[in-house]
Amino acid sequence: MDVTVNTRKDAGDKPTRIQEINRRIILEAALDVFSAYGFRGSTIDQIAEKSGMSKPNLLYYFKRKQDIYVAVLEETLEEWLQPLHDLDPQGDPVEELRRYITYKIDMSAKRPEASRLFANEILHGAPAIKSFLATSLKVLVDEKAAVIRQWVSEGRLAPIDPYHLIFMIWATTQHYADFDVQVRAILGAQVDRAGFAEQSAQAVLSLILNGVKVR
Amino acid sequence: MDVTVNTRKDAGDKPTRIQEINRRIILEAALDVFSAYGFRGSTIDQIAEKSGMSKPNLLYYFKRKQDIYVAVLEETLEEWLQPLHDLDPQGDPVEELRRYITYKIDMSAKRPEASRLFANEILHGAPAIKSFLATSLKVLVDEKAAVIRQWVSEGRLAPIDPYHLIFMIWATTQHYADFDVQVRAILGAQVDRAGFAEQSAQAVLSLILNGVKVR
DNA sequence: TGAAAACTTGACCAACCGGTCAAAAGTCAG
DNA sequence: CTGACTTTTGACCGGTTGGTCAAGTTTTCA
Repeated sequence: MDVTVNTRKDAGDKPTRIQEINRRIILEAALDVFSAYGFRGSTIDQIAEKSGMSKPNLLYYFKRKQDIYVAVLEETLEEWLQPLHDLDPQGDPVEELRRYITYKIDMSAKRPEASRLFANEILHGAPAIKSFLATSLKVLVDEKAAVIRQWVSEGRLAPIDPYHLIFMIWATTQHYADFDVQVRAILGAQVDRAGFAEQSAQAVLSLILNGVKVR
Repeated sequence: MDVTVNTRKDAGDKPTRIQEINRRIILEAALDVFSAYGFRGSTIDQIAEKSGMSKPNLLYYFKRKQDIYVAVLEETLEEWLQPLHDLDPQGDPVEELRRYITYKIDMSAKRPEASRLFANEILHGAPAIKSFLATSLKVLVDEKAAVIRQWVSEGRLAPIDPYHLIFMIWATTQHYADFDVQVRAILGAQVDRAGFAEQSAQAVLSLILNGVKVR
């Protein structure tokens, strides 16, 4: 009748040094794999191989495939929403939006896997983060929508529905990460030329900001 | 030594009446299933059940899962690109763009499965339609980009890179189909209220058209 | 009407994949 | 050094799934 021999795969005690290292390795590999193939399309073996780790060993750190997936999502979500958090009600409206859009495009260029991971999750009905979307995300967006609405009512932005504006910013900024192959198919090698990201950013910025400035 | 007993699962002869009917049934079911779960996430059984057909029978019409998938993609692609085809160099620039955007939003609202099917395919590297993207799609987009560039050079549109403009239109119009759950999580029940599609269309239209008008 | 061709299906198979297990190897505190 | 605890792994298992097959049923058309 073993009393406290349960291995620590769950919360509670603080992780050992090895646990910390290996969890990090696994989550990084998992982000690559899940973002490329989706949840169903990815196998534990793929993640294990990319981690340089045997499958049973990987399952020693995360009991189930689902657990790895959720952990990666949670890890990345906070980072992903940071720029919206930073939208400052006290700042100049157009300048704040410029900063937000620039930041988002930057992230899409630097971490396209993160963008694709979410895109895939949401595309398939967000089974793992639906509740998060309806609570934390909604609260954050409501808050920032109120800020934008305030700006509009003060006449500092052209009259536009704040929610649709946010959706449009998300759509346009993430497009270059999520639909990368399509962009490449059409634009070819120039996508890899230095300055392409800046050029895209400029196009998105000028169009949205022009559409949003009072005239 | 049977000489010509090969069953017609491939091209060549014209399909029988039953073949025509059943292929259609299968492709419709397959669009629903593939768009909801992706290629890897969908099973032949699911498609068979939705078709009201046994699995071996379904495989009598399409030898392999891949074949169904490719057939659905090809079927839907043409329809999906029609509105861009219709962009008329002779028309009024702003009016043409308005028509194009409206048409795209309409399609996204009426056939979100088609939008999601493509989104998923491209998100995962477009393994089945990469060559199409690099040939037919590129030709079409190049052609329409030239039209837009012409409009810009004539001073009838604000100076904007035509490719990025097209990408932005795609991104914004398809966002409401592809990320439906996210939009719902944030906006709640109002998504189902009559007139929501029109409201979204209005927001997208006003922002893009404002950003594109000469001032 | 009859038989060839087209269509349909239950039973089956092999590969794949998520997950288990027991035992070996490594780590670390006292 | 040693023994308890943590980490690692090869072998294995059962369920799922893409796809086959041979035999039966229906349709077509001369």
